[in-house]
Amino acid sequence: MSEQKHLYLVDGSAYIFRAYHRLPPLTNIHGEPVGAVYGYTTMLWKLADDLHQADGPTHMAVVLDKSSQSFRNEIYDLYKANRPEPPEDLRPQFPMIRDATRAFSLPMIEEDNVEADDMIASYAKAACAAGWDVTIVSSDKDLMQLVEPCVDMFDTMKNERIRAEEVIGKFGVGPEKVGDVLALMGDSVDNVPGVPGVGPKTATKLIQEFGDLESVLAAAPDMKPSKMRDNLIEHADKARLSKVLVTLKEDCPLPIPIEDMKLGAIPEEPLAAFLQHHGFNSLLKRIGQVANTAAANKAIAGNPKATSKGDGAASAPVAGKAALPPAMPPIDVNAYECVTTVDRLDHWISRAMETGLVAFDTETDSLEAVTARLVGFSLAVAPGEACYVPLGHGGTDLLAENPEQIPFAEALARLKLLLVEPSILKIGQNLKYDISVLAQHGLTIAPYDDTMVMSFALDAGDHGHGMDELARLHLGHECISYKSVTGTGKSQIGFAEVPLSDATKYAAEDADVTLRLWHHLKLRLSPDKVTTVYELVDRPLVPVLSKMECTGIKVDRAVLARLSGEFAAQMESLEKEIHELAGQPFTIGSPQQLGNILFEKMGHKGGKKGKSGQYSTDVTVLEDLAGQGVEIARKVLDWRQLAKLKSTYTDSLQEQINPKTGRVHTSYSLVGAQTGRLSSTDPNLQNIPIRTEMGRQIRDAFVAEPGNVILSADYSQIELRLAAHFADVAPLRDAFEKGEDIHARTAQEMFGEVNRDTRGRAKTINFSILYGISRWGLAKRLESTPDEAQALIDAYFKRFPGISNYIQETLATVRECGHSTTLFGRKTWFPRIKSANQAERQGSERAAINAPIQGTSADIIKRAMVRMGPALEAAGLPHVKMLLQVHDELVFELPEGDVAAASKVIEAVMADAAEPLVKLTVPLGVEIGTGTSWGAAH
DNA sequence: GCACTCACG
DNA sequence: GACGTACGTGAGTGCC
Repeated sequence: MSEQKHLYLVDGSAYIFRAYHRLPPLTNIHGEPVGAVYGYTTMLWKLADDLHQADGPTHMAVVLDKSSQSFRNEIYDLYKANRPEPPEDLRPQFPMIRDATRAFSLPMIEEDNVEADDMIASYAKAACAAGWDVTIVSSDKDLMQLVEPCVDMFDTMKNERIRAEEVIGKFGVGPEKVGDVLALMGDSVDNVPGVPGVGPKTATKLIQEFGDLESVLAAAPDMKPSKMRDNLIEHADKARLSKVLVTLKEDCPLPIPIEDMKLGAIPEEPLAAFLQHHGFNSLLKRIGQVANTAAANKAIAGNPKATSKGDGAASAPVAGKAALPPAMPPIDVNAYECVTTVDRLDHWISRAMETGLVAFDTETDSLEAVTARLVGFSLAVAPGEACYVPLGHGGTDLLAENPEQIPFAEALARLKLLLVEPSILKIGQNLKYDISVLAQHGLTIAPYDDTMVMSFALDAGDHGHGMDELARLHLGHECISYKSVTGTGKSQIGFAEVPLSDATKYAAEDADVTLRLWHHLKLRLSPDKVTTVYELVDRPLVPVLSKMECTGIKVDRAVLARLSGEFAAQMESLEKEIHELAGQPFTIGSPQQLGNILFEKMGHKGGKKGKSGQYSTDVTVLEDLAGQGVEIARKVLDWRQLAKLKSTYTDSLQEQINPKTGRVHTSYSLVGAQTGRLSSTDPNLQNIPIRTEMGRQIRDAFVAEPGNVILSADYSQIELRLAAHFADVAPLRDAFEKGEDIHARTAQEMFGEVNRDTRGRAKTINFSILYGISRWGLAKRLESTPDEAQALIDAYFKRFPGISNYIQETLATVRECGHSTTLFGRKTWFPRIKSANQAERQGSERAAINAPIQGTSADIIKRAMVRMGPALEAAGLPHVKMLLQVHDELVFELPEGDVAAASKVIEAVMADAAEPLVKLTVPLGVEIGTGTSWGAAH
């Protein structure tokens, strides 16, 4: 029996607005407004209940607007500009709509840069093309354009089907003309201009008479003179723009294939937990009575675990009690206190003593923590209960008396008590910054939690971890933007100049939001099984990184200045030669101009590329030309290398030397790389040149203080070792065990002999594996053909079947769970792993193959970094300073006399970093070098 | 603000 | 049958 498939697309965003206005202002048992959520929940219930009914859904998904911005704003910046802010008691219901959707275990579509209507259009088209029926659950007039024989709409509130007939009833024209009518009449709510004076009636009449918008506009001059005629002529462009705005995008990439939207029995959990949380008791009672909930199915099957055994103390989590964050009052920025007396500050600190929790945030006048001046701090002791303590507003002299502020030293003394108080948990969003700022005043923080780091442990790969984004996502709250407080551009003021009333709203909101986020995130750590990676890897790294950043690394300006001069001289002479070869002067740094010179003026071969229609002039293209003996190509390559080195390194690095410390202080991000790696910015010290001799010289500028040396310790081939472990490849493990050259061993295994050529090819193949190999990619790198590359891949997998198994198993798990996992339990989410778009999907697959390996490597070196300080301290080496981390390398500065002892400790900590959490089947090799500079230490 | 290019592991 | 093809980053430049 082949069932006609029927996809229901629920227009969630539109529904909640309607439900909000139609339903009474209900609140749940926590006093939160939930009217719209309740309406939405009952609607989903009703829809899901129609499974297997005639014309009921076999597949279902909810489509939501992700943000208020879409590509339409790029076309017309006033689009939806008139939209009033949603009412205060509706806003917190937006994230609950997501909770409700998840509670029903329904797929949820939310895409950036397009509106829900566009996704609905694209899905409707795709399902229709596959021969399915589609029902759009909405009554939005814009969506009526989509109605066709295989697509109808369903208005749940009026319980009414909308087919072509109903569309004609409403618009007087068929669905295919609805866009033209809408374009003429405009839409004041969405700020679609339309033609002034033309409303629904006139628009319909015109389209009925002339057929479509362009015909109406074309016919306008011949109409009898009237205001309408003039308007049609004058505002023709507005009408055309309106047509573009109301036309739905039907070719959006589909993040979830329609087949995956199959509607089955709704699992009892998490639905029951959701209903219970809100106290939707009448619905809760119906679980189990409804044919389509899993509970009912279980009851029929007689599930032995359905009833609790009574004492459950040591048993698995109890169904129906899935943790949900506590109810919180709506955010009210007018309720925050500006603390200007010691008495009031003491009050807040004593409140923190009572609750044992305080969210904390510092305000400064700079993003650079090492030099930032402390301007104030905010505290939140409970949701909605927050304050701001200004310290440095309205003046730059820290010691100056300011009657409106608590004296700096006095406030800091009290803050110190709070921050070190062991019974109070301090919660921050990106606490590394606050720790670094406060370190200037000798303050430390313990114990602590960091909501940004928690979010990363939970949701890496799924979304960003900035506070504004998390607040939007988890709290449905739009934070006051920093820019709205300080202004932008030329007129931007420092936070110290912000009036106290504005500063209080902004700063206290940050603390309040951070506390609320903590309640959401903390609960998820354990059920989501990321406690280990959060508690033992990422969280303890926060103060370690802060210390490294504050320490910085000494950079010898003279070395950089000399290199800058040399590079400039070489560039100048190259530039002359290049212009001569080209026969004209041009900007070598402009790929556009260079492309035109090379491929049009000089007539070299090399095709266009990319959407921009520009010639590609990247290194592969130029190398290719150089190989053919094109002199200018080689010179451009040399010029480019010099330009890069000079601008990115020798010039700008000099500017980054902190005048107070004479050192460069990078900033590490714990959440910068989805795999769990760190990233480094301002400046990026993880990409200092090393591969070419010219670039390498830059490392000579990174030096030790007199009497000290630089020590560099790096893991040798750590990712390949981990691959050998993951895939359990005996010959590779054996080679690592014996300390052999791994690429040579691979060559031996694959080709039966080791020489320069086979070792080189084996090395390329080894790395390809880590990145998710493709025959074309390998062919390109080996300069061979895809067929030959495929033969090598086959040979590799045949010789090392474990690798092939690892790849298949990893992909199967990621497809099933949505995320990859490292040996330490770090997750990376791959929301596009099932994308219907092939390139997108395959990209996710390659990343997913790589993530456990790259991520485990990151976990291991992070563990080493966390243990390094205490280990050195315990060995009586307090003067050894850890300065940099470059993914598989740690850089230290230490007294010359400590080298031997420190090397031992560093080697041991790094080599044993996985223990005892993880037992590897390969040893971790560590190589150590020392010298007066980073360059010399390699 | 985006595309391109290129520095690193 | 065409398409585009290695994983993860950050920064400087030209150009719209």
